Amino acid sequence: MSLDDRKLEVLRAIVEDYVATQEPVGSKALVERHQLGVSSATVRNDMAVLEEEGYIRQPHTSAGRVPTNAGYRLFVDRLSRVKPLSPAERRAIERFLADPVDLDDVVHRTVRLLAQLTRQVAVVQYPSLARSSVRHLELVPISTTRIMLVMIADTGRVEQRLVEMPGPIAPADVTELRRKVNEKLAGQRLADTPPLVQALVDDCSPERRGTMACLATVLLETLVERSEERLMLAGTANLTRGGVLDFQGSLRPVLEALEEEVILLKLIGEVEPSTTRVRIGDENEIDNLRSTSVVSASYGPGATIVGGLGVLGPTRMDYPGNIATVRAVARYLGDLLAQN
Amino acid sequence: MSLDDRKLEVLRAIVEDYVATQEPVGSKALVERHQLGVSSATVRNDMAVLEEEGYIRQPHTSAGRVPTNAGYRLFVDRLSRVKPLSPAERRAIERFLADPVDLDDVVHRTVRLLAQLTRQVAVVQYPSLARSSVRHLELVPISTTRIMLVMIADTGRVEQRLVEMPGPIAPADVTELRRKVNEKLAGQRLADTPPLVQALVDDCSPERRGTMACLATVLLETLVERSEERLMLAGTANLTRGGVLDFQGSLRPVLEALEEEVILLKLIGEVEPSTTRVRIGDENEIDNLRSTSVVSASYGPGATIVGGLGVLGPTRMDYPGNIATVRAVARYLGDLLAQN
DNA sequence: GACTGGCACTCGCCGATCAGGAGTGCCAAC
DNA sequence: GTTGGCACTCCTGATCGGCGAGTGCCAGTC
Repeated sequence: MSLDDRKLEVLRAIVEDYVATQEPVGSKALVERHQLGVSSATVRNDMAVLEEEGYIRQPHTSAGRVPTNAGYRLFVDRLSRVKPLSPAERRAIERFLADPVDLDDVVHRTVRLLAQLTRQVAVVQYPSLARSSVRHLELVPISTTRIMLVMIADTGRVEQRLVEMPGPIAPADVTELRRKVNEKLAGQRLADTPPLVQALVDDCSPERRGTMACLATVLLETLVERSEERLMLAGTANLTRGGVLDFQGSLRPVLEALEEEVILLKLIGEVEPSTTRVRIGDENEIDNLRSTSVVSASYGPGATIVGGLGVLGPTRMDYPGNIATVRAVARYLGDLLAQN
Repeated sequence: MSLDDRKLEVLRAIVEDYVATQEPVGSKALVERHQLGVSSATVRNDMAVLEEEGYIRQPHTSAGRVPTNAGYRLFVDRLSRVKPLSPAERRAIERFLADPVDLDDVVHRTVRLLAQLTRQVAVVQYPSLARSSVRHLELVPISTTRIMLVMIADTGRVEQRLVEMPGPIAPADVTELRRKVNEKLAGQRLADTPPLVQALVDDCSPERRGTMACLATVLLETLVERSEERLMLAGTANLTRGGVLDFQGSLRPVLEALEEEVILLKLIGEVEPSTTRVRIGDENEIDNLRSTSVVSASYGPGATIVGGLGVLGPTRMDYPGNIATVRAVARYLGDLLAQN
């Protein structure tokens, strides 16, 4: 049996009311607060069908109805109208992201902004190295046998790494190495560098070969292999809103999951450009997060992607609002990065 | 009235039992589990005195006793024997801190180690810029009017900042600026740099004055004025151990406080070298943390201080254990930094 | 056929009540 | 100063009944 318009309207009303009040919603309350144009008895019949179809359920006999994950899903896919940001929110975003000092600052501000606007836990990934290009490589002699390698990416990320050389190395050699490395690698996407780095070693004069090989190893290791993703978290305190009712009684597993960067990266990764992805309840692959929902998006200058961001909260969350906010923040962040 | 040895022994037993069981401890249970050599009636008398003096209290009439903050304080100051680390713990520390890749890695590992060993929330501050010296300043041209300023400190911290120049700047000028800046500033403690930077500007040839002034502004701003401290947090999930009983019913305020870097810095700052500081309950100045205790220490190569670290948990915590762990980790971390 | 008012029924919630038990304070005796 | 004993307190957990929100169903109406 397919659901007619009114039943969908009832579902929407249930979701909205439940999200707002956090209490099971009954047929009587529904007709009072929404102009459905029918009596509570009719709504009850509709509810029975919706329950039959698995979109809502009763916590116990003779209690109101609560949306199921399937209900939220339907709501998000077909029922929620896009909620435009309020001017105040727009202003907040612009003010918050104005005049950042450096990349850390940008990410820091963004994540706090996101947490504040959505009142959920916010996650922002730093621009991914894998998706960055080399802007410049700097070699700074620290001692006669040690060089600090500093890589500056076009996304603003700066990575450094200490390189232990096999033997003493003259300042002139450092200059030469720097020139060569930059000549070859500057402007290249990090993902494309491995063969180029290898070529660098091969092209080297025998007496410099050892040093260069050493440098190359660290280069590859740092920039590509353990291409570490970084991210920032904010708003964990928001998990405690609404008592311990959400999250089936315990914050524990959620907090634990939030400590694992790998998990977080998975959560906010792999989203098509300019879209928003919503994972509801056990659509999350992580067991500890079966009681949460995640709204995530990708960001980057223009239509490219350099990283992801998102918010996490109870399945009982304001999806339209959060989706709008996440999308807007992602776009602002992309624009901001494009400016540099 | 002063407390005789047995009363102190009773207090210690109460603290130890309460920390272990998280339940008010009664006179009967005490004599059973500790060899006090007296009857429960005697212990009851002692308890009455201890309560009189404010070291323990009853949650309600006819319940066991619970230590007060004053009781914990006395316990920490006079009653707790130093608990040496187990070989397993030592090994864990050594394994955890072996072969770090860079400073981020060091801090990251340290904070997770601390959280894991103490089963509390751990905080580790990055080496403070204010206490670092300049090892090298690098100027990397990004475009004709933009330079990226990279500062490498002796503590391993690397800070970068984009400098917008008043006009186009030639590569030769960059080289010259770099030479001058390093000549003057390398090896200097950051705190001492402001007059030196000013001198740099004054010494400049008029045609380079503008550029140098611009650079100087950013230098001062980045390195000294908004000398930003960074830190890392781990183990927030540990707050949920022991139900919501600790923290007077709500994690909320605690989680909120943990989001404020300023607060965290205050918590773990200002500790004498080679000592450990313990703040119990409302000895903390932060209202949100009145229900928590903090064990903190400073670290640095040798006897110097470059940063702080610590753990935070319920007042009902294993003080001797946590003190030992914090101290040990601080020392290992200091040694590790000394090696570089 | 869809909607509505009415009504009996279910069942969680809340407060009251009560027994059990852990723990105390006090006192007399040693 | 210490101890055994005893009356007392009061928290905990279980039980119970009334209340009320909410439902499902049915007969009647448009």
